Amino acid sequence: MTARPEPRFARVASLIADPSRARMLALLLSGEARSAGELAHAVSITPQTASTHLSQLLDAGLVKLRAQGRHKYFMLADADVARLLETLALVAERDSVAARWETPMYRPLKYARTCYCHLAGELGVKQHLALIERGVLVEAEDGALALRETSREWLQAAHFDDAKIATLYRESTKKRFAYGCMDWSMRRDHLAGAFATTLLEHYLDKGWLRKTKTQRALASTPAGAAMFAKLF
Amino acid sequence: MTARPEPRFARVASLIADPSRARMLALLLSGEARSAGELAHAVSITPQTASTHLSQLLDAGLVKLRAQGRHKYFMLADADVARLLETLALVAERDSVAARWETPMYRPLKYARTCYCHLAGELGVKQHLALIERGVLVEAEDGALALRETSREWLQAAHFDDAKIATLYRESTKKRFAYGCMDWSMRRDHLAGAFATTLLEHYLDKGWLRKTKTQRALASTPAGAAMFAKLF
DNA sequence: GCTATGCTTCGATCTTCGTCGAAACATTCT
DNA sequence: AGAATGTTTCGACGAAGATCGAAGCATAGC
Repeated sequence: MTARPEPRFARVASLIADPSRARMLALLLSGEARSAGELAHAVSITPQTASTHLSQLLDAGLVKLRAQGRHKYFMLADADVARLLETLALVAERDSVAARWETPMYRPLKYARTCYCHLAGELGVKQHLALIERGVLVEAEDGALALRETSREWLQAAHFDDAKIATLYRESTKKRFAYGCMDWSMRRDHLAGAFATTLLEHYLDKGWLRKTKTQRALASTPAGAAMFAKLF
Repeated sequence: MTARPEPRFARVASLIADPSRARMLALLLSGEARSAGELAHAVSITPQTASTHLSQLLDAGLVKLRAQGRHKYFMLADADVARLLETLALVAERDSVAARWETPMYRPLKYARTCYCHLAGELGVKQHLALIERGVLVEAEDGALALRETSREWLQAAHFDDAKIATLYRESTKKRFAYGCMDWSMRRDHLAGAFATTLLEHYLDKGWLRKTKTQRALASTPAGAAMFAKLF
């Protein structure tokens, strides 16, 4: 009778539905690449089982693969997948969000964490807001965010050297250079895209942020705190 | 050892993963309320089965319920759930998106459709862009979109009467009055929120848009086409 | 009250799929 | 070449859960 589009998203959901796969995907949300064995160990399953899971995720395009010798490194396929996982978490956690984020265990995660390869949490949202408010990034007609000529000042204030700045301007014409990504702890956008990735790497490089023992949490150093107060 | 947060989103994903539940959710994406029996029939399962499914969705907060006599009407819990489903679809369909949307069957869906209770598709994206570009909506400091005093002109041009306009301004202080929602066919934001819902109802009222036989597709009438050309 | 209709609970069945042991395959190192 | 390590394939087992028939509740209308 009526052509009812069999929802293809059920397949994707079923891939995320399995606890082992979900845990692997959650690990990969940090943006780092992990080998099959690492992932298996991290979620407490045998390598065989992990292998089947990973090949399924690969087939569905949720993860991508970089083979290196006898190792296979997996990462999330792209930022859309990361966005999907964060959106899923937003819905899954919303009842308990307010309470949960204030517990000591989650506090650092709320302040700053990695989402895919960029900065999320309070600091990530603040960054997103500040860059738009100060006109460092402007929304182009296609919804993406772009650098302006005057953005150079901010980049210099953030201690980027001239070579790096030139590179950024060159990359800024590419698709998905910078755009908003929903933050599930803040329910607001934070900054995503290649530019966001570069910024995060830069902050880590300069020692303004450091990774913590907790999977995805980031802490700002004293120098970083001072810097961020100026920049955001 | 390390406190690894068992990903709660796996539970949500598993709820969407079942084909029957997924089809029901897809139906509810139109924003309309459907009774349990209707849903059962629409996805070709018995009422008993549908009942168990719906109670699970209810428990998880994916749908909400309005009981009316011996009928129970279900709808998506809120716009976050709609956003989740659209994000899921974005990832699920992305390989075939470009091709798929151009097939005759999907063409009307791409032009305009309902997403939860608001307008999506090309027309929805155009509306979002136009309202921001013309300054009818401005982004507040918390990321939400708000009306301005000068927005009254646009509302009048859209044939809203003074009483309705007053109501809109009163509502505009509420949370989630207007904000962006990712559109999976356009990969851009369209307008969501209470304001977007009102606009869509208004367009249908005025006969500028009409529902089609296809589930969620909307078609614009000649009068509507002329109107939208002016407004967007 | 009784009957019809819509929804839910219970029990049983059947399918799907995650899991691991065993063995194979691939790559690197000596 | 041979050993060690990382990953994959195969087969079997077992648990989870989707489904439906039958019976039970609840509401609306007579």
